[in-house]
Parts: sequence; C-alpha cells; structure tokens
Amino acid sequence: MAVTIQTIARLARVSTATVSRYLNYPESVSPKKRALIAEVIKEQNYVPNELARGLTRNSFSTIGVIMPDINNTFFSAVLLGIELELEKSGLSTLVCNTHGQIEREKRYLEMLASRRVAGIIFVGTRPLAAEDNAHVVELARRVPVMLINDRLDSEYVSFVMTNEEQGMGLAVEYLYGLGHRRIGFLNGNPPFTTYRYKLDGFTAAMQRLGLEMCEGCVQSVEPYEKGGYGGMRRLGQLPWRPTAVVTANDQVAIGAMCAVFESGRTVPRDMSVVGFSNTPISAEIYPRLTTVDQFPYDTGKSAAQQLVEQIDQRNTRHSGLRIDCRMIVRASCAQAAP
Amino acid sequence: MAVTIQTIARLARVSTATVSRYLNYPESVSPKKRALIAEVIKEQNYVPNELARGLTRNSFSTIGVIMPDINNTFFSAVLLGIELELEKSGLSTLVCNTHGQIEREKRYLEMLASRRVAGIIFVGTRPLAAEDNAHVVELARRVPVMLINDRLDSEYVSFVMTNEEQGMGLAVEYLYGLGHRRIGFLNGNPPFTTYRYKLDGFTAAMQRLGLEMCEGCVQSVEPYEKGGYGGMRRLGQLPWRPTAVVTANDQVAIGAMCAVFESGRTVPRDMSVVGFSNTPISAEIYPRLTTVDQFPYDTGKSAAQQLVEQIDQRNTRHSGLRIDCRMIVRASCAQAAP
DNA sequence: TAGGAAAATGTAAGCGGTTACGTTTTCCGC
DNA sequence: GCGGAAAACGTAACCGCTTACATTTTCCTA
Repeated sequence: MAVTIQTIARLARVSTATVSRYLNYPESVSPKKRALIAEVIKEQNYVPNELARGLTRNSFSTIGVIMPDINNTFFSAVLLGIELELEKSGLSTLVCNTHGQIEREKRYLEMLASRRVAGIIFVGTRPLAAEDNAHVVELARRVPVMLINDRLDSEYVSFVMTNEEQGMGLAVEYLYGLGHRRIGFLNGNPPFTTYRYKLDGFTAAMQRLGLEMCEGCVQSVEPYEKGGYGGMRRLGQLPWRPTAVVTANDQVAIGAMCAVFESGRTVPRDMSVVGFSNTPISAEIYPRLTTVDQFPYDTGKSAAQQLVEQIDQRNTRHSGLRIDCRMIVRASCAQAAP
Repeated sequence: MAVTIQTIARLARVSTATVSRYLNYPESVSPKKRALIAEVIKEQNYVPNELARGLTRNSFSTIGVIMPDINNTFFSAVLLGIELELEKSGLSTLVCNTHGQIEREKRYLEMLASRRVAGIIFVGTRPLAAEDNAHVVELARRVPVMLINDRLDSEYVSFVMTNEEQGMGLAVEYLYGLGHRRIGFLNGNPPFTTYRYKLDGFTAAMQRLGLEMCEGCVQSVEPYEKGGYGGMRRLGQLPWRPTAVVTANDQVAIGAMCAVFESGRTVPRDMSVVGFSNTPISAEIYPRLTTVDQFPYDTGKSAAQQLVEQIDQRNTRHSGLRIDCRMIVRASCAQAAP
C-alpha cells in the first residue's frame, strides 16, 4: 500500500541497504544506481518514515522547545527564530507551554524523552531556586540542552542570552543624555534571574553616571501592564518627582504610559518612558515607544544553530553566547525640563 | 542499557505482550499482574518509546499545526488553546510557520507526512484561489484535517471559525447606539476570505440600520498598524467626515488611533475607533481599545477537541462549528456629537 | 467433577528503516 | 592477464513496540 524503502529497492532492483545508503550517504553509492534510485524515489513520491529512522537511531529529528508563554511576543519571536533555523536542518519543533509551572515542565520533559528528541531548548529565565533547576542539569547529561536568556552552573548546559546589564545601561545613559537626573525603574518582581540582571544593570549605570538612587526609585511590580500602571502611580507620588522611568519590559512601559495619560499628564512632555524588548507593538502605539532591542529572533536563531552543531558533532562541549542590546529611539522620551 | 518493554516484561515475569496490553488496555490484564507491572514500571522509571509505538500503529501521537505567523497574538492564542487541549490526550504539537507562503506550506506538509502525524490543523484563513487549496482537500482524504477560521468545500475538511459577519455587526450596531451615523471601515486587502466575511458583515449591518455607505467609506489597507495609519489619514480627508471607524483587526485600529493622535486630534473625543480580535495589547494601551472578542483560545481548544474526537473514532465525518463574537466595551468610543 | 466458554497470557511476525558483516565487483599496477 | 585492495552492494539482525493467533488458565454450569 504505502510506498516504503522496500518498494523503492524492488523497483530499482537494488537492496534496501543501498537505498538507505543513498538516503544517508549518497556518495557511497555508484553514480549509476544513484541516478536510478533518485528517479524511482521521485516517481513514487517516496518520503522516508521518520519514525522508523528515529527508532533505529534512537534519536528523532525533533527539538523540544519549552517556554513559559507562547502568547508573549518576545517568546514567540524567539520561537520563530528557532523554528526557521531548525527547518534548515530538517528538524522540527515540538512546543511545550509551561505557564511557568515547574510541574508542567517536568511532565513535558518526560513526554519529550518518550519521543527521543534530539535536543531541548528552554526559553526564558529560570527560577532562582537551585532545586528547580536540578532536573535540567541532570537532563543535560543525556541530551543536548540549550538555555535561552539564562545560564546554569553546569558545563553541559549551553546558553544564549541577552546582555541585559548592558541593555539597561543603554537606557539609563540615553535618559541621562537628555538631561534627566531623577530616573525611576519599574522592575519585575517574581524570583527570576532576569530581574536581577536588570537591577544590576540599572544600579551600575546610575553609579557610573553619578546619579543618586532615591528612596523608592526602584519599584518591583508584576511584570505586566497592570504592574507598570500601579508602579507608575506610586512613582508619581514620590517626593523626589522623577522625570523619567526605565522599565523591565515594554508591557510595563505601556502600563506606565497609560497611568500618565489617565492622570491627565502626557508622555513624553511630563514623563519620559523607556521600554525593554522592542516588541512589535511598541512601534505602533501612541506615543511610539523608545525601547531597548533584545534581538529575540536572532537569539532563537543562534540558539538553534549552536544546538544543531552540538548534535551533529555529538560533542558535549557546551557553548555560551551573550547578545548585546541596541537602543531604539522613538517618541516616548523628551529633553528634561531645565 | 535503556529500559524497554522487555526489561519490564522480564522483571515482572510476564511477556511483552502483556506489558503492552497493560499499557494500552489495562482492564484486559488481571488485577494481580496489573499491580505487579505497575510496580516494576514505576521502579524502573519506564517511559514507552513513542517512536516505536508510532511505527507499529503507523500514526504518531502528534498533531501538526500550520500557521501563517506565530508572532501574531491572535494565532499564538489559538495555538495555546490547541496545545493545552491536545496535551490532555497525550498528543503533542508540531508547529509550522508558513509566513503565508503556499510553497512553505507544501514543504511542511511533506515533513508532517514523513512523521506520520495523527492529524493536521490549519490556522488562519485560506487564500481565495482554489488551486491553493486543492492539496488540502486531497490531504484530508488520508489524514484528519481541521481548519481554523475558514472553510473549504469538502466533506472531509472540518472547521471551526469565528462568526465574523456577526462580529462586525456587533461593532457597527454599538457605534450606531452611540449615535454615530457616518461610519468608516478599515478592512484588510490581501486575497483572504476573512476580509470578505468582514465586509459582508459590515455591509449587512449598515443596510440593516439604514445607514448610507458613502464613497470611500471602506478602505482596503494592509492589515497591520501601518495600513491602519494610512487608511485613517485618507478617511480623515474625505468630505463626508466620518465620526467613527470599525477595523479589520486591533493592529489596524491601533494604527488608526495613532494617526488621529498625530494629527493633533484625540480618540475618542474626535473619532471613535473599534478594533477586532481583542488581542491582549488592546486592553493595555491608551485609550483602552473597544473591540470585538473572537475567543481565540476557545477556538483553538474546540478545534483540537473535535480533531481528537475524529481521530479516536476513526470517523471521517467532518464537523463544522461557528463561534459567535462578543463586544468588549472599553474607552476608545464616545457618544457622537449631536 | 467433568467439560466447555471466557478470560488471561504467550509466541512470534511484523512496522520501516539502519548497519555490521560478508560477498561481489571494479580497478589498478605489474 | 593476474592478484589483491578498494569500492559497491547484499544479507539479515535489530530498534521497541503492537497484535493476530495459539495456548493456558479461570470460572461456571450441569
């Protein structure tokens, strides 16, 4: 019924071994048979059964991608980069959405194991607690593992991450250049490393520029629009009256802007706002958001590239890459009032 | 080395057939052995090899999802619904991003075939041209196929789609209720059915309400922010001076609002704007966008549900479902000036 | 308690590839 | 033209599971 490798072998009057070799190491079969087999394959519309392949090789041409939230445009952009890169190597992408729940992550890992995936990419920062990462480290001894936007203390776990400290520095320096001296920071609050990196970057930049970090200038908020909204209101009531804020991500920035508008003031006239991530929407809203680009697409792409390399060469040498950010200047910041 | 079904069989002193039966039809094995096997499995941490399963069954516990753009929050929300639903049945999700290119779609289809996926879900409207859909119809004869947000003339192809006509009606009627009589429509332009449905809905509603469709009141634009921006500017220069616009999607609405603001006017005071889709961002921007909810999550969920049902029952009877929209009233519309 | 139906289990043949190993063919230098 | 190495190819076992069919066990009834 279905056309299998035997069909091709029979029609081409060769053994299945030869067809298999043609499929995997074409140079190892004579040009004559090569042409013949190629013809039969095309004629029969033959596509090798990847499952059977995976069974014998004990590794399936698939990469598992574990992410906290597909709906987040940053993550989905990373995913796009991964997917397009993997496609080049004939690998496909199994997505797993954890909602940030470690339990779901473990369940998915089991599923990926049962499917004998060739590698696994974790997208997004890890929890700080070591016990929530132990299984990842353990996993990495058996299958190539790549982390995006975090790193672990293990020589097996590769990573590609944004240089968030540098990115935050960019934002603060940009505001400084516009004359701002009283700068607030709406940072995220859950126990993820990303917010620690960002805080480090903010603090370092403020020090470098000799700016004072006033009481309450760093607000830890839910890293979404709502958090930004609330944080901005609190910031606005502070006695030292900030003239500008940097934020942990674009969503927080958008919430912050919303709060400014709804209090009857205006961005950027009364308050300058800088986002973080350069999500697509940041370019489209009013006022167009000045933000920091993290190159999510390239991040995903690099991660996939490195992982494929690791798989192909069967080397367990891990790799690490940091990607610098870029400032995207748009319309949400203005010169500080003198 | 690895623990397989033989390992379990040996340790439990039964045949592999019994273990297999335990795995697939637990009631068919005696309670005694059932308990025994369960114990050994737990003890050995055994996870069945899905590849081997797929090979014998000639169907892999995976569903291919073909979508034009993961980065679009509507699509990614649909994907989330699909994924969470499939997870319940132990199925996983292979994502394929086509960028709307029919060639890529065909390549992906081949890949999915080689992986013997149990079913395929197409997300997003199809091209209008019949020749771009022929391969989908053909495909549906061999594997369960589900369409999201479009339908085809084939008794094999199931679908779940938003009732876009009804949704557009909701939007127009809402504006009518606020006293608006001169209503514009920023529709999308590429040859996809979705924009036809929306136009139908708009036209029908206008007629129903006895409103005149003035020259140029329907602008066909690129269905993104940029298109909305340009379309709004053109609409603003029209002699009949619309007081409100409905749009093909939230992105277009956001672009339109941006154009209003940048021309020194204000939403909703000078112009009421209604979006379409209720993307997450629509709730977060200023002014918070009044829009039409399409229930993308539920759409994905239903589609997955129906597909699973179809697979389980090996029935080729297709199913069709239309999901009505809901109006989400926020802050981007105001009473029309008398 | 015998006998037979039903339930439980085992045996072994695949599913569609890959690959170790052995055999045949090709090719080259003398 | 011969011998032998290298290249090309074939045979068959195996990857881990499912399942048709055969066999054994259990259970019930007469």
